[in-house]
Amino acid sequence: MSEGEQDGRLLRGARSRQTVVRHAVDVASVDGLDGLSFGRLAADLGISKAGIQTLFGTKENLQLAVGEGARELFAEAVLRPAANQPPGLSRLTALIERWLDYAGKPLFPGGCFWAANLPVFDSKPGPVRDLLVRQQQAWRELLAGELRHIAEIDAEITAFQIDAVLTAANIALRLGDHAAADTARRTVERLLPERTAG
Amino acid sequence: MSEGEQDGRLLRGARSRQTVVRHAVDVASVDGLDGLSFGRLAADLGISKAGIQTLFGTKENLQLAVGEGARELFAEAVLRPAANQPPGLSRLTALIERWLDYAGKPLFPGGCFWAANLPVFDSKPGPVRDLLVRQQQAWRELLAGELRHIAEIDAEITAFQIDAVLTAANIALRLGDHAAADTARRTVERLLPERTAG
DNA sequence: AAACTAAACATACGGTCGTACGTATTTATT
DNA sequence: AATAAATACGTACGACCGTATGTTTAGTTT
Repeated sequence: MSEGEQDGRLLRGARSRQTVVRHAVDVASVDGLDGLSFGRLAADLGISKAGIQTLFGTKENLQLAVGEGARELFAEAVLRPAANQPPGLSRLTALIERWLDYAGKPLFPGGCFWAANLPVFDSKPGPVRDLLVRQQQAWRELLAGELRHIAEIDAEITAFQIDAVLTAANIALRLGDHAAADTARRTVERLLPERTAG
Repeated sequence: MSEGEQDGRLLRGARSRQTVVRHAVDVASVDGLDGLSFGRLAADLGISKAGIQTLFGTKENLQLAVGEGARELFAEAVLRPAANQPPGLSRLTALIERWLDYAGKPLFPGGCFWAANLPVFDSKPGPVRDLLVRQQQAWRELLAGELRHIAEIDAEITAFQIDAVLTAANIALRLGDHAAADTARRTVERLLPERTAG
């Protein structure tokens, strides 16, 4: 096989895996990574249960692949658009706005993927929990990194607080509180220094 | 039957129900209300699966009884001790301290019962979700009620913020961040007016 | 052309689940 | 003493679960 080409069998498998993962992320955002099952996914997608098992092997591997898929979708929807902004307050504001969009509009029908699954796995040691924790820490560290560009602020504590407010807003949105996004915005504004012109 | 007496059959059932619920609350704080099952509880307690089914009927009824049991334990551990304090900042501080104790020490081995279950049921309409939502709203309204005794504060927004921080601290504690309680305390202090003497 | 690999499927196994039904057993009512 | 009610248990049923095994098909390598 020459350098730039691909193995068609692996390509086919990767495509199938992606199809399954994309749907499984939606399922897991509502029913949790626990609620996933080979049979359910197979029925939803009209393929065989054994075929899905071939692609992922074990349920834990499926959960890990779904977590990874959610990570990529999250990065695409929240991180990448904000990366255009200059570091500091601008990028931070963009991250928060994109995050509220992400939680509100049903990119995932069950709301924030991490908020739905971390509380379930925080007491269950294993690679799935590790993946969720890594994602959570990376997100908070990203917030803290932007906050360090802003003077007069304790970056770690403020990052903790912003993350807490966003997570609470996600649940409030799930419960039908349409004003939750605005409440979160006003709450976050109080945590940051007065908005400077420009 | 005279007035003050009880039906011994109902008494016996109530005792059995309480035994099952007390253990089921622990299970549900770790594995969620979804993770409950008649068989699992029966094996844990050394009684028959059918006996538990007799006491609760359906799984949903079991979940509702467990939610109600958790509500009582929560009230006993957090609300009642704080009720001794005078309304306002004192009682609010007491509530927060008791809550942090409640989340840290394993009253429930899985941490805060509501934080573990609300994110799972927020997308599943039904009486279980309704119970969890009612508890959540009552807790936030309780915080807001105390905050209204404090001048210069938007009670609703601050209650939202305090609840958000406590919930985030609960998860951080579950993930091994032993400093989370202190972080939460410092965060909450910044939300309140300067501490006055006495 | 032959050997090999990955994907997809059909089938089967033991296990747990929620629920239903029949039957003692204990307690209360009549 | 006879009837009724609530608890407790044993058993059974269909459904789904995760996993294992063997087979067929598509694509690659030698």
